Amino acid sequence: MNNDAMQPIPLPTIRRFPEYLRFVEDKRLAGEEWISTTEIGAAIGRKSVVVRKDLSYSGVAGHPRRGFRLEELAPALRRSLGWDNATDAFLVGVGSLGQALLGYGGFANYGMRIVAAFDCNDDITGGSMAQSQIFPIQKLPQLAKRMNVKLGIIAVPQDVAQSVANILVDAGIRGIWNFAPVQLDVPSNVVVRREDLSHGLAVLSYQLREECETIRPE
Amino acid sequence: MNNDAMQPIPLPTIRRFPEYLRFVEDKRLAGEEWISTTEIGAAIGRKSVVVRKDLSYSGVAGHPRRGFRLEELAPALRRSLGWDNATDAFLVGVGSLGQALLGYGGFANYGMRIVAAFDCNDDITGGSMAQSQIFPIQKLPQLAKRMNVKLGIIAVPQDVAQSVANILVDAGIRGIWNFAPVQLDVPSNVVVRREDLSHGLAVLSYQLREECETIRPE
DNA sequence: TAGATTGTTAATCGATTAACAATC
DNA sequence: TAGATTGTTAATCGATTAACAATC
Repeated sequence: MNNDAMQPIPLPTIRRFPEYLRFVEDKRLAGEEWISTTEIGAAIGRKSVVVRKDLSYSGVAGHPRRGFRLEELAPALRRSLGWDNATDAFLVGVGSLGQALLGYGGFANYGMRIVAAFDCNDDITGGSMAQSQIFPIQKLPQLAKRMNVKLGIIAVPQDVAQSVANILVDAGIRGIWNFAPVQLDVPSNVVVRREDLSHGLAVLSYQLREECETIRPE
Repeated sequence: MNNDAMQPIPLPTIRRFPEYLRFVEDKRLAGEEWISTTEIGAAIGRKSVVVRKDLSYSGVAGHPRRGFRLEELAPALRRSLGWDNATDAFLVGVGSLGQALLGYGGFANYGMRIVAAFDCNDDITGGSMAQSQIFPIQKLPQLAKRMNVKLGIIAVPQDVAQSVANILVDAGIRGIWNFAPVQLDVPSNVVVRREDLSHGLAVLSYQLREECETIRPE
């Protein structure tokens, strides 16, 4: 019944889960009780059969003719994502990107909470921003141990990203969300996820040009 | 020889192109002349055969025993991406995310230039930020036509994203880079690319939990 | 030459899609 | 019941990987 360590969920499915969750939560707040995969698909732009296949991994069963019970589906999606208990995270680098991440209030919905920020610039350490204190990077190891933090966010310039990663790993961090455009070198038991805007922009640029060219006849 | 409208390039390949380009540019600046796919793969964490297959789409031929000529490869990658001529773009929404995007200097490398920003908040319109003037959103249509801008970036809250998209489309914008977590409804000839941090965080959370669980024996 | 490298073809893998049976 | 919906199995599609020939 429960899917801990049962079958692994394909990553494309995992990527779609947050969209389902967002829609499902909206509907629940709107007071609905049931939702069909047809409706979910229409809302987020996917075929209903994809939604149905994906939801089967959540462990929740649907009801023919009615769909899925929202009260069941929302927590199941959250659990599958590991978002049922918010994970504490450290942010390293309080430049413009770091500030945007600190200012973004939505991470609570994504099972994450930034509990402290770090920087090497003395002008901003000691202060706080969006309810997070900013510490000098030297304090990271002791605070990571004391607060038992396992997730680190790297929002520093490219050239110091690897050294920040080393500090995080030494401090016992198990997962890194990396916003620097560098391939980090870490032990195999540390999970790294790299966020790279150039990927999305590449696809957009390519499709944009393609679109223009298919228009021109010849 | 040249690959305009020749065979379409697979999107996974397009997504990897910026990484190749970054590395290739570094090597070129370092004064190197040749680069092998083995070396590129090692640097960015891919198998050399993937790199080789991908580079074949760029239209550049390698040389057995030496690899690829950097002077040829860099411009070819740029061209394939449509990054050979910088595209002018409008940014809509100058909140914390919008400010981070304006402040980020790296888009020039990605073939894009933010030429103006728009917001509906009177307190910031009229001013400027990171060399971009901030205009009231009402000015967007006339400026889009005058400056012939075809790319729009949406960095506004969820609930106004669709209405901003409508404004952009009416103003003749052909591509939208959407940072709001909403499925935009636009005509089929407008290309939309949605950037959604929750996807990456979902994968990270899932892998992080999986990692912890595979450790535990039983 | 020997061997590192490119480039291509065939095999594999995994996700999406199509088709359809099961359910209330 | 009829029909909307779930859920599953088989077919398709496309990308990755493996194997190997070609080149200098």
